[in-house]
Amino acid sequence: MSLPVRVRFAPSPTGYLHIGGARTALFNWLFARHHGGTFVLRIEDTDTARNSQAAIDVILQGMRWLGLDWDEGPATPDPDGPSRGDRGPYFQSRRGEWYRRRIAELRDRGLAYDRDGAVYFRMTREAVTIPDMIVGDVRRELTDREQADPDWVLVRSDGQPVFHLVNVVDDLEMGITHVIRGEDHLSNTAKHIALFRAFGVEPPRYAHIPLILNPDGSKMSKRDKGAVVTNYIEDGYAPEAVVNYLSLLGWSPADGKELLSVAELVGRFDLDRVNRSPARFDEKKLAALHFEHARAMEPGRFVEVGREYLARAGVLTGGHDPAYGAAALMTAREKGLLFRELAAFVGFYFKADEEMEVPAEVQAKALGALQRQHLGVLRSAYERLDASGFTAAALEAELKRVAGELGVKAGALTQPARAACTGSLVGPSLYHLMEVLGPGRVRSRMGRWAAGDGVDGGKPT
RNA sequence: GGCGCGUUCGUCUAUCGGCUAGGACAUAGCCCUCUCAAGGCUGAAAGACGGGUUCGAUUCCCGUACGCGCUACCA
Repeated sequence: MSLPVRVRFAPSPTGYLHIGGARTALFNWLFARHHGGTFVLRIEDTDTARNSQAAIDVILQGMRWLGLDWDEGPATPDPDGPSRGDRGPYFQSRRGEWYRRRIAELRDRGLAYDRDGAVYFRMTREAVTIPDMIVGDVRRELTDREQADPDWVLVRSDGQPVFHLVNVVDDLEMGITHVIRGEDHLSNTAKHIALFRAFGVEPPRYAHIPLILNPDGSKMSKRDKGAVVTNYIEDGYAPEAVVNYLSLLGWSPADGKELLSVAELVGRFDLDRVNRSPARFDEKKLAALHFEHARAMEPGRFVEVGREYLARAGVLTGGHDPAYGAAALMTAREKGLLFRELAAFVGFYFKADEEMEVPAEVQAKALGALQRQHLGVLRSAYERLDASGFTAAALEAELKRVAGELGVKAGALTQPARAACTGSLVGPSLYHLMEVLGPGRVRSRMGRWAAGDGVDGGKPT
């Protein structure tokens, strides 16, 4: 590993970024970052009919969301747009000249020939040994078909070069030193090695990583749950959690630590600890890692991301003091929710008091006649707290004092209070939520339901 | 069919011949508790099968079974 490391991720723009592809990209990226190498993104936009700029953008967005920045590659989805790096073009559709030149080279040297309008490669007739950094030396014997005719198509009769050719030429021209890719390419690697040799160069080092399977062991396709990166963005997973989870599929750190930041992953990741067996996708474990990462998020970022997802869900926070919004969001940080679930959990903070709705089943459980009387007593007690005393600790102490006076358990007061303040029976810590809401909102919301406190009469509207 | 890769708790994994087989998620019970979570404690749970090699195999070799991949003028 004396040469500077150059690795690449070469997705085909199919309209989505597959989770397996994301994991391949991640392993390449981690390897590059760990070794101080270069990570190249190149787009294999061969199928012009299917590859729109929108499809390319899905990949770029997914990569950016995961934090997998590329040192060389396109800056925009436009194949003719700007890019970084001097080994481009980074779109296959703009590399036709490379392939033409290489095909001519092979033909001149008698290693390729025409048959039925296509160009064929004169493949070696012997078994090929594939040295793999993960699987070890793999000796690939010829299959029965290859025994009959080992040659294979380089350029189709319509003039399009096939994957094996473009892949090898691209890696060669771009100076790729390590090819880290899915194990589904292992068998094909014999062809690639033969091609590199035909061009008179040593092939790069190969590392075939095990595939990601569905929970039932079948191969993941784009229709399978959890297969598409865009879904994780929409569901509101923390990207660092997705990265952490994917890193653990087929790899594990020597110290056994599982909850790892991106920086920790970069420090620990290497190919020698990648295992050889396929892994099944487990959404529960991903979710567990998300909760850990969300909890560990720096508050400012948690609030920023939270706001974004609230906005997506139509919860408007703009009319409120930013500090209020931040405090509101922070009461949900410990709750282990996906960002998408935040809107339902903290939406009540941002509703006007008059717009608060309490569903019938919540009323039935928490706002019966007796409970509303209790609520009235509690509300009166809270009236007596001055504004600076409206803290979670004081609200809790006062509620418990009132409960003692009434001879009921705390729960007899907390649930009516929660229902009146939030319209729900589940939510953030009641005392903290009331502190954030503040005396005005708490009094008003409780007032709509409180009975017998002599203040508002307590008749709901 | 041929070629290749794989096989440790339900799942992800640790183990580089000595293991009472460890951890995490999930799961069961208990504790804590204002709801939901979280947290704490405890528990159940694994080496596909059969042969070798070895004083000793989860670890090495062979076979079988099963799973997956490749076998295209798809990528």
